[in-house]
Amino acid sequence: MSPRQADTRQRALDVALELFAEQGYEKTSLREIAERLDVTKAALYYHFASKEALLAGIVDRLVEPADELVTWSQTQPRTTEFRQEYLRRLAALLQGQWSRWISFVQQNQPTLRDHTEAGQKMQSRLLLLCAPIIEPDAVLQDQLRSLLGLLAVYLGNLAPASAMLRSLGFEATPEELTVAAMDVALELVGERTSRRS
Amino acid sequence: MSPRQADTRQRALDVALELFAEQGYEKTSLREIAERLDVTKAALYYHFASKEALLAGIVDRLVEPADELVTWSQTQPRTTEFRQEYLRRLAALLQGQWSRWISFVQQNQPTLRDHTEAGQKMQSRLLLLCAPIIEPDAVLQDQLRSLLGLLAVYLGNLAPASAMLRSLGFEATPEELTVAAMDVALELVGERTSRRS
DNA sequence: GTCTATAAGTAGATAGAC
DNA sequence: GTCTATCTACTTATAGAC
Repeated sequence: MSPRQADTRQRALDVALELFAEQGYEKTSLREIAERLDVTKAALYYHFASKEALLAGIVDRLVEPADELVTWSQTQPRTTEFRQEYLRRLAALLQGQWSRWISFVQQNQPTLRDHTEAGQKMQSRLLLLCAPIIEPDAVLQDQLRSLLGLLAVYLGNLAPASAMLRSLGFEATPEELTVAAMDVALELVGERTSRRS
Repeated sequence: MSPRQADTRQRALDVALELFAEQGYEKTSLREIAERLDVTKAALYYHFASKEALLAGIVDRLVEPADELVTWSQTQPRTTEFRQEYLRRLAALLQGQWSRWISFVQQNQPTLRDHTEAGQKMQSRLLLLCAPIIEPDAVLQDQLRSLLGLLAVYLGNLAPASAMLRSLGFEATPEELTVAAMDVALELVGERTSRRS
């Protein structure tokens, strides 16, 4: 492939991710993708054997950064400090490159469940991302608190989620929400004082 | 309509809800609905002007119980005790008739966003259901805690959610999860002791 | 109120020229 | 690697008989 022009396969993955995230897999036709690429449908079929192969290609690329975070987390001790650092890294990712990843997953949850190959790959990563902050030996309530802490980070750092929160009457800027959510999250994943002694 | 046989319109709404919740709006064809009803597509068009009208009919029925709960909540004082009772009622509904409602909404979120009429009706109800437990005068952190409490109830009382939790390594029965989730939820919507004095 | 028949359109996918 | 042209299999929706 020439250095000046990304090859069609890569561009197709970019365009398809954007369209799938925006309007969903089913509602996006190969014609539409081809038009944006300024090639024909048939040309697309040269690079991808099927529409499903396009989906699989996207999933493979999206799963990569998730695996990196999880790999890092496995080198760390499972302390409260680690869990808090983990949430901070997650927040940074959610604000950055992952906003697109989440849109894609949200928009295509039912679709992904059907295409078992791609769907299971995605789901396994979502579960792996939750696992590091859940203390296996903690009581069930504390495990749930940790998970809710993760959800708080999620709510505080994704544009659509914080838009929803504001329409619920949260009179705060997105930045204030992010700070407050991290505040609550860090508390939820922190050490427990003996609560029901 | 005869007393022995529910009229086709009602049966169609039942069948459509079931199929839409199970496999999604787009993936469900009018042919499929008609076949289950043992009538033809054309007969279906006698009762509903379009596929979209079928969707609108379903949404109207589903929104009803949500409005009842919200109406009740508006007669109540906004105390901690009220919020806790609200969560209990919500939990009861989630375990009962609403499991289907949630499936339908989850499965068709993107679809509902497109069909603005039906989608906005659904979304407004989801927001209204969150509103009663959010204290307008509380600090942002406490508002978030209340919202997370609601999410905890959600996680603890829906079959798919609790299945996910178990695959995350929560070694608990669905019943134990429900109890623990309510435990955490009640705490999150409860009064704050001055936490950072 | 339900039927048959069909219109009109779009989808994913393929064959074969260049 | 990309094209034109086409195939097959749907879809929603309508017209008009019974």
